[in-house]
Amino acid sequence: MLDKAALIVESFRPTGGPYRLAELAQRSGLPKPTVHRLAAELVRLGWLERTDEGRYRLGGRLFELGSLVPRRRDLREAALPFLQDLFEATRETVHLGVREGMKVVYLERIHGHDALQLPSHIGHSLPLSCTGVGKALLAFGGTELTEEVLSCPLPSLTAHSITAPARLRTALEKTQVSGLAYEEQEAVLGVSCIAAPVFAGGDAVAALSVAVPRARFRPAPLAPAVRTAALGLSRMLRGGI
Amino acid sequence: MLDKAALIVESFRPTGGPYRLAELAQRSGLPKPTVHRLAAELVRLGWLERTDEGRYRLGGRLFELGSLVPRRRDLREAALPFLQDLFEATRETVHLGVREGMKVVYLERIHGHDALQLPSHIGHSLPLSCTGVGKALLAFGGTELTEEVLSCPLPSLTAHSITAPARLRTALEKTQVSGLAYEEQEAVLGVSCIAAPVFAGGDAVAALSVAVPRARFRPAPLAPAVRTAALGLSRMLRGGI
DNA sequence: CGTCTCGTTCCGTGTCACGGAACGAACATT
DNA sequence: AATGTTCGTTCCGTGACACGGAACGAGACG
Repeated sequence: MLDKAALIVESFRPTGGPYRLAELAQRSGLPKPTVHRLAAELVRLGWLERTDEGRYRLGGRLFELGSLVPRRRDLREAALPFLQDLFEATRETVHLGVREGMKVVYLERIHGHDALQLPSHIGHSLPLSCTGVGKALLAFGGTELTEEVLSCPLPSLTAHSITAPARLRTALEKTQVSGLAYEEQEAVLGVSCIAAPVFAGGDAVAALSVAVPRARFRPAPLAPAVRTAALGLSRMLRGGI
Repeated sequence: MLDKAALIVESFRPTGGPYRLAELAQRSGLPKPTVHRLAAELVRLGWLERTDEGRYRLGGRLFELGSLVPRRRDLREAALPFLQDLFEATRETVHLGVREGMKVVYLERIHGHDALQLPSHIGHSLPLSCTGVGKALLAFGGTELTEEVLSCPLPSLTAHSITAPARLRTALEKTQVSGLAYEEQEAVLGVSCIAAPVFAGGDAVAALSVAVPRARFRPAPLAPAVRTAALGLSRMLRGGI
């Protein structure tokens, strides 16, 4: 029964709803009466909500619980000042992400009034190989991780996404030397990205990135900014001041 | 069974863990074998995680789902640029909060390197009457809400929290005139706060605030900044540019 | 060595989750 | 107006499985 409830809640990905009952039944693959009963329970618990028109969406209780998740909250809290610095220095959209399996999950995204239309929402996950943050995590995540990623077919989000293992391997080697990962229209058309890894004792635990419209993407001024922010956060996580 | 699972997950508030099995059993009020079985299920679903020492904490899946909650995500997304403006103008800790029943829930908090030690974490809830954001929501949340709050004993977080209904009523009236809510050491000692409501068609749907160490709290320059940000967000929510 | 408390496993009992079937309402089609 | 669809909801007999007291082995402590 927990599994069924989880199936229903998970079927709200990646939009969060709202969905109608029949829609939920189809997305979750459960019979309609079952969804009806469980959804009512979940609403009672505050994990789902009903809109005025009777549709279901994820509930506020879930937001509150999700905000408490220690591994996420602590890292975000520590990183926020550095993300602020990076944003103020670049005036562009900045990201904080961590690795979760073969994906990158975004913990924070900061932007100004000219927000880019990006797939990198907080809590969303994207393939490691298609994003700046992902490549930074991949380059400093150990060789066995690299080999595992390269052993599977590389997913692609746009026509520019890297799908040739050799090309990805070369890019990762460059990143390992420079400490910076680049991404050009591989996640979304028209947007380029530069990223740097965050260390906490040997392995990369997170990465920062700056996403910029391709038209005005100039790596030279961005590189020191993102590197500085990432190093500052690394030092903070190591317990420094 | 869903209720029991929810009881377990909710028993992680407000810290997020980690807790040992016996600790969880005590906090949730459930028998130890029941917690053991359900917690294992929840771990399998990714809603809980086990630390190296075998303790339980809230899991990453919960963070991802919580980030999708539409009512929270959309408002946060719309507000973020204005929060940025407010932070850059004041260089102090800024908040975005909404009302949830008789409490205020914080959706976002932005700060620099000199972060204040505040109880206003994202996803946390505090009494309406003890916070700047809460008072702003209360003053513009309709008379029936005000009366309902005033009809209960007013909670207090510090010795400065307002507990006299008459004092709160006066403060709310002043807020209704000025469009600004003040709070002085009512949530945490040594911190003052100024807040402004965000409107989206008549009623206040959210509020912004700036929290400042009492020693350097100067309302004069903060007031126009927080008012400007709140009005800008209101206009944006009304569909403006 | 005795005595805690811990996390974990077992298993008989009884409950309540399950979902096919049926229903009325709302809407679309003819 | 009549018919057909699809919706959300309710009912209820069946059987799977959630339940938790009891017991167990492992450490920690004195």
